[in-house]
Amino acid sequence: MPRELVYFSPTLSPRDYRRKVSDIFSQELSRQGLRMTSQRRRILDELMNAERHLSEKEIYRSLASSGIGRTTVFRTLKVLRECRLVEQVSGTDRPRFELRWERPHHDHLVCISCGHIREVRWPKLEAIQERTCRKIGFVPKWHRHEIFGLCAACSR
Amino acid sequence: MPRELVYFSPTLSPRDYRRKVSDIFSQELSRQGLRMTSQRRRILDELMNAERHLSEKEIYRSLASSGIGRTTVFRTLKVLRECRLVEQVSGTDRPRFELRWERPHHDHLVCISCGHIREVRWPKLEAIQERTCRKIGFVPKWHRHEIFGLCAACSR
DNA sequence: ATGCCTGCAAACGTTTTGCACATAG
DNA sequence: CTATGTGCAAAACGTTTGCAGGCAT
Repeated sequence: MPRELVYFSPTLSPRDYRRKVSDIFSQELSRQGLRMTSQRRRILDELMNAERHLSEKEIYRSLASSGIGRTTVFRTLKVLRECRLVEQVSGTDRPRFELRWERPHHDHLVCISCGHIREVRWPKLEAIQERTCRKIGFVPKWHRHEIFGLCAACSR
Repeated sequence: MPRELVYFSPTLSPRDYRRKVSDIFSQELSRQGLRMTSQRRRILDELMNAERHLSEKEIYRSLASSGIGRTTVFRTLKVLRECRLVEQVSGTDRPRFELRWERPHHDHLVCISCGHIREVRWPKLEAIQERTCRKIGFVPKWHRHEIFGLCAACSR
């Protein structure tokens, strides 16, 4: 069973933040009898250094030159999802992968013109959701909330 | 450019409802210089008669016996999406297709155990979304809101 | 040393495309 | 009649799996 989702304090420095996420990955792996490898480390780094949410293809293209195979990217993303460190979200086109340990949960505004993804936090929405789910006996595990449209720049 | 999304009054009888959706499809097609065919009619019928949201595979399996090819199902679903009559949503496994003209917009509670999809209407959520989007200049076109978890039956 | 991990290639399932024929308008 | 639509087969992708060798522990 995966550990509980815990958020970092925003006071963590970028360096410490990366170290911490890396440590959690190692711990999760050994807890499951799995091993930390250079490939897994690199794929996680790639996700941590990215500005946007990456697709499998983008990760592969960045790392292929260092000899990492496509299969490994797929398999590592699967492991990261099982560790609840990464979440799969649906972009305009292909699935994309997002680190869950970065910031509190947020939803996405996806621009259908330029592809830009903006993150929004909606605590009020989350509260309403939780209440409704409780009322009808649905036990929510995670959710995906994406609004597609035109960003401010593209709508002019 | 696609027409605006309009909802039917719930007082429409099932028969009239079907006729109306069909008519809208024909109009949309001719507006774009495309043609209504028996295959397209059947695929739309299949979606209108379904209880659940169907996948491409399910539609194909139902209609293959009447000689409709897989390619045609894919192409018709694409046309239906472009006409804004059908929306593609992500099930637990494969993409599923949902008629947009059936009822007011709703969100989905997807059970990760039995796969059941329950629909919820959240006008309050929609209002909050709209307000936020307006504030930051984002023009929303459509959205996808799916909560994954355990339905009442499976959570016991 | 053992057992998990990796990369390759091959298998698989889904979606798209090229082409000749059919058909709606 | 003409341009669009259809079905087939093949191609093109995305993703998974089997296997021989590599490496973390």
